[in-house]
Amino acid sequence: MDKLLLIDGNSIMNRAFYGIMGSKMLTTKDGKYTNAVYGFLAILFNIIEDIKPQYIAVAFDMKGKLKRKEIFEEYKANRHGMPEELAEQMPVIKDVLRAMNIDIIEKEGYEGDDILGTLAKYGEEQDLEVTILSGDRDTFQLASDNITIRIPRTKAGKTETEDYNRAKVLQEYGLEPEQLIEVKALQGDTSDNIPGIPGIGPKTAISLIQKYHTVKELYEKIESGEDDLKGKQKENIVNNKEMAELSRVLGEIDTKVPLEDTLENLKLEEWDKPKVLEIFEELRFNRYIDKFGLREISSIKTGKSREDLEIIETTEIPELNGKLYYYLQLSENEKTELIIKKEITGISICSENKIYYILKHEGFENKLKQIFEDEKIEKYGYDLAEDYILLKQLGITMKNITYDAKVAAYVLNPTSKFTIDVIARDYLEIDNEEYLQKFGNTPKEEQTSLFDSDNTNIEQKTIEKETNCLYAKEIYELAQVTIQKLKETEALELFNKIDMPTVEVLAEMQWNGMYLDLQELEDYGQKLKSRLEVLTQEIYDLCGEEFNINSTKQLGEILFEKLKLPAVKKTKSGYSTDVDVLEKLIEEHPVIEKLLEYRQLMKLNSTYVEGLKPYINPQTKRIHSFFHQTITATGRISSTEPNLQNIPTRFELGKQLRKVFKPANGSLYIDADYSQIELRVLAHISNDEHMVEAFKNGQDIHKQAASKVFNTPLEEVTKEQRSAAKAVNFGIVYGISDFGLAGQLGIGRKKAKQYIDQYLELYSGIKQFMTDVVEKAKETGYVETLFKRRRYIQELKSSNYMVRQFGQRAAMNTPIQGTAADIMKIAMINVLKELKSRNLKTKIVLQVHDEMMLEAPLEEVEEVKELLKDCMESAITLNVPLIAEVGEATNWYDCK
DNA sequence: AACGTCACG
DNA sequence: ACGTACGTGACGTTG
Repeated sequence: MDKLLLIDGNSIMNRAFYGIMGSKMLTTKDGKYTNAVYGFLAILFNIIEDIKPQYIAVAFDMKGKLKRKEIFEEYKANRHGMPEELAEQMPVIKDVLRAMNIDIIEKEGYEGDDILGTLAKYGEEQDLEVTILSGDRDTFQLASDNITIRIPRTKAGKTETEDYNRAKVLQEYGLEPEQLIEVKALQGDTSDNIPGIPGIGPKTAISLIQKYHTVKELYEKIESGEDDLKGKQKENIVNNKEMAELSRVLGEIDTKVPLEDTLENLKLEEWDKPKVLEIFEELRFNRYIDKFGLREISSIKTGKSREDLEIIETTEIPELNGKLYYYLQLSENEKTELIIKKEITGISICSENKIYYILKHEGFENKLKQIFEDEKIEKYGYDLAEDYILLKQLGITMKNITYDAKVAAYVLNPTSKFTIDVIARDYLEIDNEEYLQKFGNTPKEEQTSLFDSDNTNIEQKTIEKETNCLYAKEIYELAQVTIQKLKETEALELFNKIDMPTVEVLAEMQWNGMYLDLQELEDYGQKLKSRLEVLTQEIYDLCGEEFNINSTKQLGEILFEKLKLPAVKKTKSGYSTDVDVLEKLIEEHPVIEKLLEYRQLMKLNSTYVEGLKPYINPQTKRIHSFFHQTITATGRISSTEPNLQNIPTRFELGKQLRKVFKPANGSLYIDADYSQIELRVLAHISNDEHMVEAFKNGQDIHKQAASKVFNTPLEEVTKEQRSAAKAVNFGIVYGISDFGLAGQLGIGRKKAKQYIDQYLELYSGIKQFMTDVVEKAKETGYVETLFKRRRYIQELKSSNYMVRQFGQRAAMNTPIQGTAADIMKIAMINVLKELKSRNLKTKIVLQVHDEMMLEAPLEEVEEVKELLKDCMESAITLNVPLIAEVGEATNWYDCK
């Protein structure tokens, strides 16, 4: 028996769109979303393979007035259009389907369901076995012995499918498929705005139809008095007869849509392969290009496939002509004293269009030293901060760091990803995976030591060689392409003067590390642990049972079910038990304050005592965190393994931890932080007269804001007013919203809005800046810092209100946070430059966004303090003063 | 792997 | 009717 496959285009696109959302937001290179198209095709290929139909069609809803609307104006009135990110993919999937010669069927006035229904019945008449693929359970009414509805079903993250034919519907609902129309007539459908009968939900509707078979019969029985209904329910049913009848019409799928299509049209045909390929390439669906062997056409047509590299295996460094384009070959090494647990096992060098591959050999390190320490040779590579450390571990100090492909790609678009494969795809339009497939097909997961024969070993080595050489070649190519792009976006100076010099600063910081007194850390941890034991017992006693206090689920059950405390806030998966909630409950039960203390101590012990210990290098007794330069959307630095940028300071107990961070013997910490840098930046870029004036006069900026917002003379501003105004200032920097401010201050939303309006009224320059920046961002798609660092904000185009709002706040915040970050980078670069040129021994050890810490030998302290303050304050000249406050101490805690 | 929570600027 | 302040990273629990 031949088979007909019918697909509900809109419903499957919708599913695909939300299905592949968070995990990987696929986009083309100009930022268009492709996730729904990708997912739709995955589902399509799957079901074709499974069912092997001879005939196929995809139905779509069509814009324009629906027939159902003529009957009932309110039909689907509650639907808002699909999100823009999905809507823009609809024409794309249709193009793909056309190229595959799959029939697309749309009919004005009808919905996809009606088309599916009509074709399904038609197919059944033609003796076909029909499968309908839809995400919508409403289509179950179409099921019969020959018509099966297949719906996707997400189960534990995996998508499975379920088939509903007549038997299955009967089993599940105890009703014939057609009777589901009757059920819907009674129950209605909120998502389509079908009214139904008030007070009747799915359960009642099904049991009524099981008893009375149809709506018509139900009312006949009521009229003839043969029903056994009573009370409010009967009243509702009797009073809403018209509604039920209307709903029945609305809910029934029309199986008599006038369609011209014949079976012949629906026949599964050959694809227009070049066309499909063209679209897949545009969408970067390499997986599918591979899967259907479109590759050959691909290479011939586009010429984008890479020629085989000509690799020269040697032990000699080639002629470099002042520029080293290189990629290091690395292997894991678990030696505990290493700061990065890898070693260099070779190097690939691209020079004059040839690739040289040099494996480690006698005298290798000396050769590395010669080229990397040579000031006259410009270094071009990928992730030079890592290379810097790896070379340091061999006693080599890299000089003349000129170009880092990772950093270049970050400057071009900070919200992208920066593996070398992704960068090559984005800027060279080359698929590395495809190229490397030629040299062997052993994806890493499939390798097992059992099969580690000589053959696979040779293959492994070939792949390693080809990969490393490919990367060296691509670094050369990327340098040309990305530098050109940087010029085009006016960001080359930012790259050359700020971000590239920062590479060395951050690598130095990682190399230098922060010393910790392990004994003091242990003592501190011991105090926490013994107090935690007491608290744990007290909490068990107060709750009357033992449970896992760290489990929000268990804690929520104890607090809000067992102890019946009022639940103020919910999360996706249950009760919220965060600090805000607990603080509101503090009067309600004595266990709450114990919990708050427990939480605090638990955090300190697990993250900061136990968490830090493993990172202390046994050789240096220091922590050598990574400082990443290509993570944040705004240009800030981030720190990991461990994060040294979030060591406690707000509460005294946590702050004590800072005492264990100490400079080496005979040194002091010199620590400086910018005062109000973000507000100063805001004053500068908005050029608001009042704020500029306040900073110029050295006024207390929050106090001034309070005086304005509360219309109070400066001298009479109270502490409370000042702190409220401070929150408003913060809000301004974050991209103000009344809701957010209200939440922060614990006041009403109207009040918050009043504060904001008053503030923006008086600081009119800031108001102007906020509107301008958002407007310009909407127009151009990006915002930029004073130094032309760009962030693209796609969210502004979203059809989702919340997403759009977020985009606006990000547009307001990024120039402020980002400019401050740029300034800090400049300051750090200048500090390092000064330290070097004056031959000082002082080391830079930490940066925390607006704070910088140096470790200075006693004899250099005075000079370094001045140097640091100068470098920070003169990093750039704004139209307000830039102030850095400097402190010194024998541990981090005392640097206040 | 995702979520809730909490540490920082 | 909806439901959030901006930018990060780490830990413990749970599915």
